[in-house]
Amino acid sequence: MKNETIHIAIVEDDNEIRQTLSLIIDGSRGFSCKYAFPDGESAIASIPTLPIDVVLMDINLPGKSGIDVTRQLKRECPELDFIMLTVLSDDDSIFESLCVGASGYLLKDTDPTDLLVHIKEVFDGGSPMSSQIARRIINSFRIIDNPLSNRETEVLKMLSKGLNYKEVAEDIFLSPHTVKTHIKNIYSKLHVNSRAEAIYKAIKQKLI
Amino acid sequence: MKNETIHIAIVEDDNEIRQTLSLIIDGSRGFSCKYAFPDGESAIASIPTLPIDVVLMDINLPGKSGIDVTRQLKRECPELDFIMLTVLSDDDSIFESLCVGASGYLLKDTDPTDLLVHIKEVFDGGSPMSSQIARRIINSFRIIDNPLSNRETEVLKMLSKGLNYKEVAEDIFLSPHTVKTHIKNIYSKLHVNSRAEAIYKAIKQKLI
DNA sequence: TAAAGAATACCCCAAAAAGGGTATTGCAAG
DNA sequence: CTTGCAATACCCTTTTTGGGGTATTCTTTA
Repeated sequence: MKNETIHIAIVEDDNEIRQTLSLIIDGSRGFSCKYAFPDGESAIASIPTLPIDVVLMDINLPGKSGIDVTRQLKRECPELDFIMLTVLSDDDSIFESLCVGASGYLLKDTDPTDLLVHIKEVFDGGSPMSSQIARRIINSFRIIDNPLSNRETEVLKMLSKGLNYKEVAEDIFLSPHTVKTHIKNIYSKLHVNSRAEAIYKAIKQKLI
Repeated sequence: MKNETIHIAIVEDDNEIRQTLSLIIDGSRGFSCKYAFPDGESAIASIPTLPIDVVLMDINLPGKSGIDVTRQLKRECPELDFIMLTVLSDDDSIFESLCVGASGYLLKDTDPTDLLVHIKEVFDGGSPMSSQIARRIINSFRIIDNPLSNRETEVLKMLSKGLNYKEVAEDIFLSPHTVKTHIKNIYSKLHVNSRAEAIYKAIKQKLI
């Protein structure tokens, strides 16, 4: 738990929201908000040079979207935390935002106390999110179905590490012929006809 | 928001915790808990046949771990929701649990009211979790670094679909020689020396 | 403006993969 | 108790890959 003042920048096109947020944050003990941008372009130009910790980013910016801006800025400033601002809690783009590097999101009508709590959570290394969004995210981790036998999965994993027939065979004490047979069966089960495609499909389907 | 009674099963080896939880839940309006198991084996044998919605699963079971039990049961009953029980909020295995199909987790000392709230959240399609765990999960989505040029990425994606030199070359109107050069450069940048390994690494690093 | 990287193209050759077979053993589910 | 699948093993042939080079053109950036 860090105790320094948290320095915040806001990127939000709506003048009223931007100024209100800015005032609320800057007026709170332990929080400072000296920078606010009405569009992505100006944010991209300035933020990399500013001494800030957290950026509040509107998702629906005019022109370059908040997601694109975040992607770009996160590349330049990996240490910087981004919290997305949105009006809709089930907005599809929240999911995308998290993928491009945002650390959390807040609804624009979040009450000021919660707002500050969430900013602090992000600053302290957390990622506040609703349980609905959390579920959507963890669902993307799940395995769908596995047609491969244990041996086949084992072999495929080794192939993905770059081993060839002979090396796999040596590692699991089999004849290279057997390894080849397994691979042929893997191809047939996954409906592919090359190593490359087999590995691609297997990873996408979380088989390996 | 569903309004039916939520039917719950518990898998927990500690007799006292199991009975206490069971009593608390079963005694609450809208919640029913008629089944409790002291180990994974009995849970695996019975749960698929029971009319339940949510399973509370201890992570640290004797013998087969709660994670393994969850993996296996989730395969058989994909509709069933699993909530992991743990003593430590930053337990490494929480992350793993979510990957094998758990929908959330609870600390064993969670107070009864919160316990029921969290179960209901899961039942309603959410995944309550601390912002720390959430951060670890979303971090696994991020791109670390991309050494590949646009052309190289394009070629690698095509390789992952199973295309060979010639096919890639035809698709993007290049000489097969050029495609080969690109592939050689991809290998050198990713420090691999086969297609299989290149695709594996690229996917793991979210380059394709 | 020089240097670096991206994109393009070609050569040779040895090693590996892929596709086509066949066949035995053992176990598990019907 | 037999049918099916997993796991094991081998043969032959053609196609593809990967490693080693070299070279030109065009941006982009230091």
